[in-house]
Amino acid sequence: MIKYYKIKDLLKKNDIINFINKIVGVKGWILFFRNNLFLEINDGTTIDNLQIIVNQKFNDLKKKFFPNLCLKIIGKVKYQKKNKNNIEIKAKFIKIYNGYNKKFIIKSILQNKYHRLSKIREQSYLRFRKKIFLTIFRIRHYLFLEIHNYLKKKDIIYISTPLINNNNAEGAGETFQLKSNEQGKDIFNNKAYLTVSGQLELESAMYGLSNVYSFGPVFRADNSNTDKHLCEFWMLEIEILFCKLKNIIKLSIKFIKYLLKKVLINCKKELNNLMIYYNKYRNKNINLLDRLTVIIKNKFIIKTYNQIIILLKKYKNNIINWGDDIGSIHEKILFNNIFKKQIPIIIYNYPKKIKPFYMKENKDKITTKSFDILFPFIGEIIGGSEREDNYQKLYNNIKEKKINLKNIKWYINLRKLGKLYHSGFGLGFERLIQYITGIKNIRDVIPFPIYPGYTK
RNA sequence: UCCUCAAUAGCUCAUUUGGUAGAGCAUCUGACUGUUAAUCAGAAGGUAGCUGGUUCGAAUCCAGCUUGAGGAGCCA
Repeated sequence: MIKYYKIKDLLKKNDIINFINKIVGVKGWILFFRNNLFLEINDGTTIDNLQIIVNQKFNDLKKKFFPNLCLKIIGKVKYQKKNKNNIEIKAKFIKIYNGYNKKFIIKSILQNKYHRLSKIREQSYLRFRKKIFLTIFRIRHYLFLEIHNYLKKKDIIYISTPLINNNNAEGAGETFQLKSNEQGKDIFNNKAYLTVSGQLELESAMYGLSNVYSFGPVFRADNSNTDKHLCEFWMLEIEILFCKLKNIIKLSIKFIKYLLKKVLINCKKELNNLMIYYNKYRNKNINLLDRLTVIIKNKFIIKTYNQIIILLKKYKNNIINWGDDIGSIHEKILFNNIFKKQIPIIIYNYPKKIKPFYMKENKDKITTKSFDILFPFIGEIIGGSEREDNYQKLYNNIKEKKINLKNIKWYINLRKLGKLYHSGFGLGFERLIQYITGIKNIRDVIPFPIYPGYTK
């Protein structure tokens, strides 16, 4: 009985000895066929390829070989010092999986050629076979698991918050409104939207469970056509009871450093592969390992909004006014001209008028206990705050911002449980992946990107 | 959504002011048992994004549309 192996398992350095001279089976698709002898195959379980030796016995079959043809191969494992994986398989039996359309494959993005990422996006349903996406989605998967791991260690409880709700008033961009069915009939007896954030619901869970998080897709109907925005993206949100601004900032720094450290240690092969890609095809030297190390090893820059405004005005007087939001031009100046360091900048105590209603105000009554973490090259990755715990102040904010009270009455009612100070933040998952992988467009770090006009 | 730029073979790109469309790789045919995106010889491949206009003549100039890239705004 032939045992079939995943390529990942066959290439495990420590296990090679156990495989030598054994007959094994593998299933995968062709990447290269060279010198009428060497077949390189992959099965998606690793970014490394396995080399198969195909001798004259298969001369008729070889004529059919082309990249992306799927094969079943049975053969003898041989030790080969010259090969970078140190093993190869001498084929004894080869079966082609039929039903393929060669013309379709070689005219698609699966053709063995360099394609721009924007070109690949035109046929994004095929891109999971491209090595670069094999790499990106492995890192994404790894990061996803590590987020849950870290929060489990910290005893923070996972809460799934609803994807459909009736509050569009959170102040986080435009919402998608739902029709209950094709006829436009409404079974909710109220307007329903795709959620822009799970935070409000998460806070109600926090009042019972103390430390909670939610991690899932959120939806924004903004018509923003940039490389840093999606209509559907993943957000991690954390709410911690009895936690002041200072401590939520500390937690977010620790969290980020933990994640990047884990990726640096455990995704080295993937990161190296990405660097080779940039070097070979883009003529760019992006050192992803340094990028991560710099964040892990350095203290983040931390300044108040007021301090940042003074620094910006000192750099160029009319570039910003107190009360303005910090835009991408300002971010670039901060990183390149003012601090001259590519390490994250934390800005806290933003003015009340540019932040949402739920953020707790400072004693000066014009700023809030809020913070953002800006990453070099990417911009805002985390936004958070201490939450307003005073019922009356929350009520006033809602009136001031002209938000419909009816649908979020339940939210301010939570404050009737007592003035319990608490804080939280949201992390843009895709943006973090962008920083780690160096991928320029956010549409290339999510498996199925949804953005304005994507249905075309 | 606004501003700027671009769209030529399956892919990456040439085509110097308007005058019959070019290369490398991929493909096809052949050669090749130690290659690492193998190499060598030959062949085929195009209504220049779409629609209209100017002109004897448009890939090239003009207008509109579509798509993409860069930047801005909104934000994560």
